[in-house]
Amino acid sequence: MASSDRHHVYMDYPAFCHSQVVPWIAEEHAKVFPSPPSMPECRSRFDMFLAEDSAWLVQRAETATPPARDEDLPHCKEAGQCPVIDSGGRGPCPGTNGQVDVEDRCLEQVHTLVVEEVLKDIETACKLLNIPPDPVEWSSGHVQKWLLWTEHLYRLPQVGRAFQDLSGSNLCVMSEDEFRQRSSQCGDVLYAHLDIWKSAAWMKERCSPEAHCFIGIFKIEDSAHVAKLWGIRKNRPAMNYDKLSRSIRQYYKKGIIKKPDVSQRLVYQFVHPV
DNA sequence: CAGGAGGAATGAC
DNA sequence: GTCATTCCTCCTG
Repeated sequence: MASSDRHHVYMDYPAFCHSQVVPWIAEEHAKVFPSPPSMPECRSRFDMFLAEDSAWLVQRAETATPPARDEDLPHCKEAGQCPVIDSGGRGPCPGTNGQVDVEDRCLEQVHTLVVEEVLKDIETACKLLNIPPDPVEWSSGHVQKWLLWTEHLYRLPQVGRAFQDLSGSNLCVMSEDEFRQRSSQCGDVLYAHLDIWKSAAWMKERCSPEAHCFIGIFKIEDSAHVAKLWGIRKNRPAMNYDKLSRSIRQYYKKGIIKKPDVSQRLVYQFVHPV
């Protein structure tokens, strides 16, 4: 397989796998992951990890050059000890000492990876809508544009009036419950999508080219939840973990994802890009 | 029973 | 033609 082909993932991503290059790819991507699947190509890889509340765990098993906050990450001493980032803080991570602050930092790192997948989509949306990429900078008009765009893209009911007169900064401090109170139909979904935008903005600020050659072992903490999120992202309500895992396995022969040397349930590993 | 592996059909692009 | 999804069977722990 040609190396160029090898890093192109087509799992939709408009997400995980944007357009054709996915999961996850673009200029920003190139800044972070300069080599394929660097952003455009890399993007696909992380598309799957669109767990807006991080139902999975992701570990940076190794980095060519540690990122700025790498010292905050727990490292696996062996393949079977992946730090687990649980969604909603439902329990300590296996393989860690369970310290909450460490988990929180893990969560941040997961978000960083997750967001890579959608950076290009966000860029495209920003250009089309003429809005800033960082939701905090949005005016109430920008918020309405974003709502219309998201509703259209994901076929959600129109709820713009429920968020009338809210600026981006107002939106960003709202909890998921507050989103639900304003829209019982799709408040949770909008909250999840806004979270992705916020994470993308965060990432743009903090990511550096040193993230280059990263590979990662990740563990899916809540397979049903991850599948649900993936289904939301792909607009596939019938998505389940069986289907999601089949998609993941399609990447085996492409040399993009593999099972770690010490195989464990729900644990996968990105193949180190050549 | 849940997860892993992979074949085959299907539809979108 | 490629890719992701869907459905399926079989295997494993």
